[in-house]
Amino acid sequence: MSQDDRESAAARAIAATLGTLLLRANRMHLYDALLDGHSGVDRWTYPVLSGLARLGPSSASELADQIGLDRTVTTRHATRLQEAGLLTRRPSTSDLRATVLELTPEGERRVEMLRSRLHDLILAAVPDWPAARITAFAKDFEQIVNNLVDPSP
Amino acid sequence: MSQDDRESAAARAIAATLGTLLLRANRMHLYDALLDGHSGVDRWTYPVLSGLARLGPSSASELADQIGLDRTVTTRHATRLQEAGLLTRRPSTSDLRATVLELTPEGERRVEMLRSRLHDLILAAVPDWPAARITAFAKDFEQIVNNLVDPSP
DNA sequence: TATTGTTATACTCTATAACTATA
DNA sequence: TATAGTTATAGAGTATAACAATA
Repeated sequence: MSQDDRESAAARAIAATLGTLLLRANRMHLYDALLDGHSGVDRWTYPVLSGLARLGPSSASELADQIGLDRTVTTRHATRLQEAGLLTRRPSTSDLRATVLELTPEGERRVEMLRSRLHDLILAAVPDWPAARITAFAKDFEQIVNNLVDPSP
Repeated sequence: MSQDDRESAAARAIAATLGTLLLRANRMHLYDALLDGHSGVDRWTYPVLSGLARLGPSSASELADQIGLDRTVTTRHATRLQEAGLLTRRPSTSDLRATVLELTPEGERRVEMLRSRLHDLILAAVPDWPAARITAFAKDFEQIVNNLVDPSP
């Protein structure tokens, strides 16, 4: 088998695995495993909560750009998280049109719990890998995904 | 840094990348890049087309199980693919209740084109990797995804 | 004139319920 | 009695349009 053939076969295998991961049923399963029991957070509000944690206090428009959702959807999901006590709204001091979304202490705790659970799920999925293999995979995974979702530059 | 710390940091990195990949906007971008110009196939009918190619001629119920969608949804998407000339329905000879879904020659060609395009997208995302690195990643990716979407056994 | 937050509206996907036919 | 295919219905998310307020 030539080098090109090996590359090609591996690319096909990656394509198949990617297909598996993106399959709706499998995505749902993953979200369910992660979010089970966390009231107020579901597969739709989770990206808002998680994005806000990543971005820090910010406006709905900024957050919407960050997570790739429309402003109108973001503000509605934010309302649900607010009703669950996980974030607050306050007027911006620098721009009177804007509202600043910010996690509550309870929201921060929830994000930390979810991060921890996802972390554990991932470690459980690589039970017998040496640390070096996990590290190498993490690096390769990051590079390939970044190139896939944002080709060019 | 201890081995546990390195594992932990790598797991967090994997979690972050996974989050990026599953983010709706990025999934949509990927589907758009893959399906652009392929009339009759969109992000909803694609799993049906692709699943049928994987499974071979089969009933809507079998196909629904395979791709994790409800029968009623599967049959409706199949109708769209049928209207686009990519699959046919014929009565099963062994079970008079069942209808067999089967790709048309045009459907087979379409699947092959889409596979080829995804294959190219992936190779383009690992431009300077040696074949061994691609192969190793493919193997690790498959294992981790299988463990994530179907823990236990 | 453009942007922010929000609400109203329309569109689409998905699942549950229900119907018919067959096992 | 259970299962296959299908259609009707309802529930939910998303985006476009439109509103008032501010830049």
